[in-house]
Order: sequence, then structure tokens, then C-alpha cells
Amino acid sequence: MENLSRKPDLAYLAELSQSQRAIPAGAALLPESTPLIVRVERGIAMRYTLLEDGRRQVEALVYPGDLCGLTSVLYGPGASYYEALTPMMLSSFDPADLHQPLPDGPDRTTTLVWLMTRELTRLSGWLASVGQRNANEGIAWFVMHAWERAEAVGLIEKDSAPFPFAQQVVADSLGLSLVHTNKTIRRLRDQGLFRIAGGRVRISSLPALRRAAAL
Amino acid sequence: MENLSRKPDLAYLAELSQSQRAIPAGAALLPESTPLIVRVERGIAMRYTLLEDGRRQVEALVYPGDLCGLTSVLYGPGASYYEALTPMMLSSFDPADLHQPLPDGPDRTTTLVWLMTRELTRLSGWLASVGQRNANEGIAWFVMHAWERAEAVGLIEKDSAPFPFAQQVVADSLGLSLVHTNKTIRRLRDQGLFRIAGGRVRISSLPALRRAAAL
DNA sequence: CGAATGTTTGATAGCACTCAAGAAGAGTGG
DNA sequence: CCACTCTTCTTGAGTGCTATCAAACATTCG
Repeated sequence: MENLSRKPDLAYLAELSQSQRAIPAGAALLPESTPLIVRVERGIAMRYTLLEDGRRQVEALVYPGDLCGLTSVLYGPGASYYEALTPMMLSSFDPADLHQPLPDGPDRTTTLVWLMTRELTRLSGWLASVGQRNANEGIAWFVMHAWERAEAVGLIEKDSAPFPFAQQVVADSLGLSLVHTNKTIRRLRDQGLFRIAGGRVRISSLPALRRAAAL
Repeated sequence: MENLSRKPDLAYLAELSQSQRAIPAGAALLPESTPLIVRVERGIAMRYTLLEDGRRQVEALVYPGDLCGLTSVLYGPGASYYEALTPMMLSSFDPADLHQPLPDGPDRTTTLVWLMTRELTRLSGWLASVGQRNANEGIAWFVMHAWERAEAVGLIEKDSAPFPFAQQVVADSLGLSLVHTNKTIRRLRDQGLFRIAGGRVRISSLPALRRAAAL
């Protein structure tokens, strides 16, 4: 664990890449049983957990560069699931390959620790949104989050970001009902905060959105 | 990263222990600025985040054996705060000492990765509770969680577990108002699910509690 | 025994949920 | 290119869970 204040270089992962595969929207990123770690090359997905009775809580958006499957490999399966929201391109790794240090540069474990820390921080912010924000603030936050995630990986084009999230996904992300989510989105849209169409979102003013999200 | 399906041995941390200190209930576990990692030896605390406007979201209960400060050391401060809920005894470590592998046994980084994975899993379950459970289920879940955490570190005594959580803490854990939390606790108590008194909780039937928590 | 903190209760308002059903897109096959 | 189907989005009505306000009561602690 060297200095981790800066984002470590993830390029070395390319050397490990074992196989690339494409999956369609709606498919699961990880097979049910096989321990596997994949990196997202293209496309957007979500991670979610299920309650016994079927209620679904979305807990993370997955963008290119993200690693999936760490928790199930390290801690056993059954915790959370991944579903592609767009067609995706994935690189698969053998978990066994991930714990060999590299001769130069940060070792792989260090990188993994950094990634997990970032994931913990994100999850922490997500929890605060679900627990403390009302529907207006929550949805403003969700849109802003999606925007910033897209921006970080260069997916902003012509003033708009990808937004492949059905309203049911947004609802399950924030713990709201579908109907209330719909009405709230419409209200914020009529208010001019953002506009969703064709799987993309266009925002008028990031500061205004941050304000609406109580951030 | 060897086989992490089993809990790694944390005993080696004892060798690192740099200083022990006691803090009173209500105190912060970590100093504002100094990067520091502490392990809880005795006592119970909470971890929480704050929204800009002061709303508080509790995101974890901290029991003996837990490590605090990893995220701030690795990712920068400001994310979450710790507050002691009982008098506590802490061991402090120099973060720099934590990245030296041990000659035998699992290296420290491996252990940290395992701990972080467990924390991610817990946070994921916490999020599902806040997002998907109603007040009844949420509070039943909270009590059950506190019970299981206490049980895991041998804090159950005479059929009761420590419960140093003010109702405001429970409310901020679940994203409920204080008043509604109070009325819900009373309802569940009158229903015979559990009984809180003197900083401890006594439950009548764990299965019944699990059922009430929709788990 | 005050002062501070935490718990309890009642009344009222409102945000969010449920139910129900229609409109709009997206994908499929004839 | 047009039916057909499925998913997603939208809207209205009615209910209820949860928040807010206000105040009394209990506990802890110095």
C-alpha cells in the first residue's frame, strides 16, 4: 500500500485480459456459479441486491473501467448481481491471476485495494442519498451522479450523457415507487433541470442540478 | 490474495499496536486531520456521513475488532466520521506500517482486502434496508443486526446484547424521523419482538425478528 | 437538585405508495 | 411496411405511511 491518494495506473490489467466477450442489454455480467472477474470495456450496467421477497435495491452504476465480481470472488457469491443496461464488451480475468505482484509499478493487490476504497466511498454516498434525500433531491442526485460517472470516462457527447436507466431502475436505486419516480422526473424536467430522451440525458446547468440535489 | 473465503487471522495486528487510548462516549474516534488507523478493542461506535445541510446518515455500527480510518487514509478525509457510543479502548497504528508483508501467514494487505470486502458487503445490506424496508422492517432489521454483530464478538450476556443506540441514531441509520422511529419501536416492543432497557436489548425470538425484518 | 439529554405522546399535514388503465416506444414477424 | 406484442412511460384517484410541530415526561449526570 504505497501512496494511494492518486489513482493508480490500471493499464497493466490489459496484459491479463484473458478473453473478450460481448453481451446484450439485459444479460447478467457474471455467471451464477463460476468465480470470475470482469472489466467493463464498453457499455453501462447496474449492480443490485435482492431481498427475499423480490424487492430490488440498485447499489451502483457500472461504467467502462469498472471491475465486477471482486466481492463474490473474495467473499462468496450471492451478495449482489450485475445486469447490463446496454450492449457491453467485457474482459474476463482468472481470479487466480490477480494476486501476483508486478515487477514494476504498483502491485495488483494495491490497485484492488484502491478500487475497493473508491467503491466503498461511492456506496457510502449512495446510502446517504437513499436515506436522507427526498424524491426531488434523490432524482436530481441520481442524474448528477450518472452525468459525473459518464464525464469521468469521456462519455459526454454534444452536451449529453448516456442515460440507459429505465424509470424502474431509478426507482429501485432510490427506494421509491415507479409512479412517484415518474411524476418526480416529470416535475424536475418541467422545471428545466434536465431532459431525458433517446437513452441520453441533457442537463441545463450542473450547478442548478447540484443545488436541487442538496449537494 | 490467497484463499479469502475464510476469515484471515488478525492476530498479527497486535504486533503493530502502537498505542492504546481510552475515549469517552460521544468522542470522535479519529482526529480530524491526522491520517490514522485504529482498531477497536472495547466499546461500540458508529460511522456516519453528513450532507451539506447537516442531515446525518449512519452507515455502520462499529464493534470490537473493527478497523477504522482505512478509507480516509487511502482516499482522503472528509468521507465519513466515527463517534463513540460507549466508552472505548482503541489501538492506534501508523498507516505506514500496514503495507509491509509478513514473513509467514497472510500478508497485511490481503487481510485489509478481506476486511474491506466484508465492509462492502455490510454496506450493501445496509443500503438495501434503508432503501427497501419500511419502518417496521427496518427497525426489526436494525435490532437484529446489532444482535448479530454483538454475538459475533461474544458480547451477548444473559440473553441480552449491548444496545447503546439512542433512538436518534436508529432514526439516522434508517432515514426515518425520530418521532416515527419512537412510535415504531414502541409498536414492535408491545408486539413482544424485543425489549430495550438500560443500554441493552433482549429479544424473545430471533426467527420472529428475522421474519419481521423480511429477511 | 438543576441542566442536559433522551423518550413518549397527540394532532395535523404531506409526501410517497397502491391501484388501475391508457399512451407511447421498441422490437418482432408476417 | 404494417400488425402485434412487450416494455416503458404517463396520468388520475384515493389511501396511508411518515414527517413535522409542540409539549410533557423520564433519565442521566455533574
